Amino acid sequence: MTWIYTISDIERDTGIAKDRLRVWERRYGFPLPQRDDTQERVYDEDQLLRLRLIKRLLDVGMRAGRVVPMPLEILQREVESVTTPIVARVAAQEDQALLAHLVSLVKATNRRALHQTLMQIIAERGLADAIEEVIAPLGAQVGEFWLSGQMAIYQEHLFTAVVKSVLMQAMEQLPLQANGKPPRVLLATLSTERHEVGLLMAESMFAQAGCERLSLGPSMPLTEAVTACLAVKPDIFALSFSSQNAPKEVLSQLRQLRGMLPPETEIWVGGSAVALRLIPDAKVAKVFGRAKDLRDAIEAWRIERH
Amino acid sequence: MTWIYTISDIERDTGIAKDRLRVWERRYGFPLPQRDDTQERVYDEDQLLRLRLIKRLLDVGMRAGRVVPMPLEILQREVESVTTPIVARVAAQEDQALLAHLVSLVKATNRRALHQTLMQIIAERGLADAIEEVIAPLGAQVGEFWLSGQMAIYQEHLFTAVVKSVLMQAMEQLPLQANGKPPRVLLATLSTERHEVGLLMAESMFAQAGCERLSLGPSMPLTEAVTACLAVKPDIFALSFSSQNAPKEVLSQLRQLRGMLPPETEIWVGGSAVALRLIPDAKVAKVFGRAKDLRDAIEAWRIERH
DNA sequence: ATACTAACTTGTCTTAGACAAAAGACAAAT
DNA sequence: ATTTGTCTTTTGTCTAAGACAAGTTAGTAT
Repeated sequence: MTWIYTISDIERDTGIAKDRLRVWERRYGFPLPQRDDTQERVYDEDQLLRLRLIKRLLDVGMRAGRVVPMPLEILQREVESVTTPIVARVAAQEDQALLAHLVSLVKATNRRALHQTLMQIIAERGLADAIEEVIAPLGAQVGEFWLSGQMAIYQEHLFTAVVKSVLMQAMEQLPLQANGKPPRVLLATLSTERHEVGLLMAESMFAQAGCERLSLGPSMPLTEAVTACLAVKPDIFALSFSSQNAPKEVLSQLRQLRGMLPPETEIWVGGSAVALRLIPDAKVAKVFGRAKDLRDAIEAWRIERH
Repeated sequence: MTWIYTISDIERDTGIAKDRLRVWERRYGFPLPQRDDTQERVYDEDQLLRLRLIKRLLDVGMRAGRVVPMPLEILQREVESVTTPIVARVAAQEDQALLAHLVSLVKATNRRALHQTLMQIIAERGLADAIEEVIAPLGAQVGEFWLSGQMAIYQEHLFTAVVKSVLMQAMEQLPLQANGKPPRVLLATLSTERHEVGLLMAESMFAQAGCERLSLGPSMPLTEAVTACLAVKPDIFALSFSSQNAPKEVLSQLRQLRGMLPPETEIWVGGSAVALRLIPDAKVAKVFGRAKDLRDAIEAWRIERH
C-alpha cells in the first residue's frame, strides 16, 4: 500500500511551507516530485519520510543547504546521532528497565495498562519526580522511535493522549490545602505551537509546588496572551516552546512579549526549542532546560519575595 | 493599544490561507491592507476582526463573493442570525439561568468555580445528560460571545481547558465494571482539525455507555488513522469535524477513509462541519447531529449485533 | 582576541496567469 | 414533482521566477 501526496499534504504533514518546498526544489534539487496530468507536484512516501528527517535536523539548528541534499542513509545517521544522547542522558540507569517496559506498553497499544502504570509511578514518586525521571524521558524515547520509523504515528498520539489524561488527573488529585500559594502563574503556548504536553508538565510542576495557576491551554495568539496577562496580573507568565518552532519566531515573540508586559511580570520559558538556548539576556525571559530547575526557581522566588 | 499584522499573522489567526487573502483583495477589493516600506501587506485590527466574521460565515456555507465585500455591521448581523438560533435551540428553558451563571464564571476567569460547578452537574445528571444539556450549549454560547467580541479569546481558551479537564476526569471516575463492553471504538480527529473538545464529548458518550474505547487524540494524518484502524480493528471508527474544516476536504477524507477501511468497520462522524449535512450516502459514514442520537445508535448497534 | 565589513544563505514576500472542482442556473426527460 | 444533464460562474489553489531582508559565515583590520 503506497500513498501519494500533494504539496498541501506535505505541508500539513511536515510543517514545511509550500513556498519553502518549491524553493528547495529550485535550489537544491530535492524534493523533485513527479507531476500529475495538470503539471502539479506529486510527492511519494519516500520523499515524505526524508522530509520529516530533514525537518528534524533543521529543528535542531542545522542549515538547509547542508541537510536538504543529504541522501536517506546519512539523514538517518545524523538524526540518530542527534537524538540518542538526549534519551540516554535523561533517564537514570536504574529506570532503564522501567522505561523499556513502558515503551512496550505503548507499542502494544495498551492504553489501560499504560495509564495505570503511570498513575502508580506518580503515587510512588510524587508528580514532580515522576515527570522528571519517567514521563519526560519516555516522551523523548517515544519521539525517537516515531522518527526512526520504529513506531507508528498513531502510537505516539496514543502515548500523548494517555500522558495528558494522567497529568490532568494527577493535578486534580493533589491535596487541596497545598494550593493557592504564591507565585501566581499564568500558563500558555503561543499560536504556532501544537504540542501541549510540555505545557502540562510545567503546569504539573507548579501544581506540585502549590502555586495558584491558570492555564490557557495551547495556541494563544500573542496579542491575546498579552490581554490575558494584563487582566490576570500573574507573578509569572510561563510558556512552552517545542522544537517545531522556528527559532527566529520564538525570539521575536519573546521580545515582543517582554515589551508589552509590565516589568514586574516575570516570563519563564521551557521546552525543546533551539532558540531558547540562544537567549542571551535574562532580562527577556528565564529559561528552563530541566524540570528540576523549575522547582528550584519556584523556591528561590518564594525566598526572595516573602 | 492597537496592533498591526503581516499576512502570515492573519493566516495564523484566521485560518485563511495567504493565497486566498491575496486573491480576495484582487477580486473583491477586501481586505485592502496598507503597505510597509518594502511594499509588504500590513493589516490592521479592524480587518482582522472583519475577516474572522467572514470566516465564520464561510464556515456555515456562504459564498465568498457575497460575504467578503460586506461591511462590518452587516457581517455582525449575519453572524448573529446564524449563531443565536443554535444557542437558543440547544438549551432547555429551565437551564437558561444555569447557563448564564456559567458564562459569568467564564467571564470572571474563575477556573476553580467553573470546574467545580461542572463536576457537580455531571454528578447530578450523569455525564451524557450533562454534556447534552449544559456543556455543549455552553460551548455554543461561549463561541458566540467570542465571535461577537463580548469575550476575549483567552477566556474562550480557558473555558476549553476547563471542559477538557472536566471531561477527562469524569471519564476516569466512571464505574470500572461498566467498561469493556462492545462496541469497541477508536476515536480521532484528522490532521486539519484543531478542536479537541468535540472528540472528547463523543468519547464521553461512548464511555458512559461502557464501550471499550481508544482515543488517538486530535490531528491524525489520514493515512496514519488508517494504519491505526487496521491494527486495532475496532467495530466503530469515530471522527469529529468542527466547522473550521473546508467542506470539500471533509468529504474527500471521508470517502478516502471508507475506501481504505475494511467494510465491517463502521465510520461514525459528528461535529459542526457543514459538510456533514451533505453526506448523501449512509454507506460512507453515519452522521450524528446531536449527542442524544449517539446514545440511541450505540443501543441500536448492540441490539443488532448481540 | 575583537570588531567591523562583505558575501553568502535562506525563507518568505511579491506579481499575475491558469485551471479544476464546486455551485448555481436552467432546460429536458422521467 | 423530481431527476438528470449541460452550461456558466465562482472560487481556491497551483504555477513561475524575481526581489529582498534577516541571519550566518568568512575575511580583514584594528
